[in-house]
Amino acid sequence: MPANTDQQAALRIASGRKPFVEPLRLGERLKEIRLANHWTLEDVSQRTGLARSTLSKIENNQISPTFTAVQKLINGLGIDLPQLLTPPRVQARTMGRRDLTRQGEGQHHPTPTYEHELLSCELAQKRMIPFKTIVRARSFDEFSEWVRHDGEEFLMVLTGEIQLYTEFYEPLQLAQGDSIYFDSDMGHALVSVSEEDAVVLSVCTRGDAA
Amino acid sequence: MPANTDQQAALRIASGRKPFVEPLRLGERLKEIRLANHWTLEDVSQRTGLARSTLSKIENNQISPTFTAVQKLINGLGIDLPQLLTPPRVQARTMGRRDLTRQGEGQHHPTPTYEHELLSCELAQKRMIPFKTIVRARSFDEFSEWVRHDGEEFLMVLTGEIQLYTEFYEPLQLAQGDSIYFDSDMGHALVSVSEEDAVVLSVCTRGDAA
DNA sequence: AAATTCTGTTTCCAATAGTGAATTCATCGA
DNA sequence: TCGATGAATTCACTATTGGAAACAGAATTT
Repeated sequence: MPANTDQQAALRIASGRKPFVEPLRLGERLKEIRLANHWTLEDVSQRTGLARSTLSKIENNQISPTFTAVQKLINGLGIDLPQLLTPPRVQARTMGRRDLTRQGEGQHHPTPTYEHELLSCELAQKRMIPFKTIVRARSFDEFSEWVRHDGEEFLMVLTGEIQLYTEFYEPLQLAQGDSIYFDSDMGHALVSVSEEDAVVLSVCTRGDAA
Repeated sequence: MPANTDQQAALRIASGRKPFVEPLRLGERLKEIRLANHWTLEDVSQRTGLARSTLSKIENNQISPTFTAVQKLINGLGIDLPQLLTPPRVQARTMGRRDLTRQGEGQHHPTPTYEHELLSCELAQKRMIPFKTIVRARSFDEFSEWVRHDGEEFLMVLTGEIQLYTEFYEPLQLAQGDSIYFDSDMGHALVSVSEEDAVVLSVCTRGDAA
């Protein structure tokens, strides 16, 4: 057995991949998706720009679509490629977890500048971290350094008005209902500028392995 | 058009996907991988069973490989498809991006049951998709099927009161300020139960390559 | 029931992907 | 400078895909 075959096998095993070419279930999968959405071949044709006939042939594994065709498919149907390759059903990630947090019932973490209330903290393995924050700080000086953490953050002002200081931009005034999305490894800090303490809702991405 | 198709479309738009077929950077990517492993076209040919000439043309974007060809490729090279599609390593971290959305200034996507307002849609590559939704539906019957999409979702009621139907649980009543986190591939649907249409803020994880 | 419409399949042909051989390109070494 | 040698590209040809139109079956309408 040639050396590179060994390596090939090693790589395959390492990547947890099946040793031979799959029978290309792509057709079945496409049909499944199509039917699940109550689409006709004509509908899909409209969306993707591929001819009805072509789609029929793909579904019946009579042709192997060109990669551009596959692209049109995933674009037009608004699905992701992994989704298209996912073995028909069965995959069943669907654990159907959920975690309810009633108003004010989160986990409170007071600090001099902020008062955080962690939401949905029953759930351990989640990809986002939502929390409500009462912004106590009234001046940027109250922060000894930038707040900074890996990932991205989304934030909406629920009540009051705040000033958002960021490392690379001019301060930004945000009123109730305004929202912002930013890379949270860029230094940032919030300050209330309204009469009362402002309240904001934040959601951070979890700093998992990229 | 079924309700869940709308949301699917909304998510597609939100995820910053370009509306047309990309110029297929697959060639560059393949070459990159090949060179990184010090493989010659002949080597890759051995491993994949594709002709040298074919590989050359793929690398130079002169042809769009058949899907079977792509399969041979990922099998022979022991790589994953997402890996092959990943844009050639550009995403340097800490870019300090940000995207402000003023109250009501998001991208509106009305549907019979929901009226979505996509927030922060200037930013293309982000890991979360935030949007505000006015819940029009008054009865569960208005949904032709479950709304369902990969990933996880966090949701907080901003105004009004809603009932959250989920595939595996009893319906749940959520008042202003209440929030919930759940696996969004579990079927779900929202219904207003207050006088006015309820408004909720949602954040979905991006269904990226698993 | 006949006609019409809608959906999926099949047929045929033009366009294009895949292949082996020939050609060009690049790097050595004498 | 001039072959060698190995690698990538191009060429000529075959096989396959993709699309328009014809076809067949089912569902609706008249």
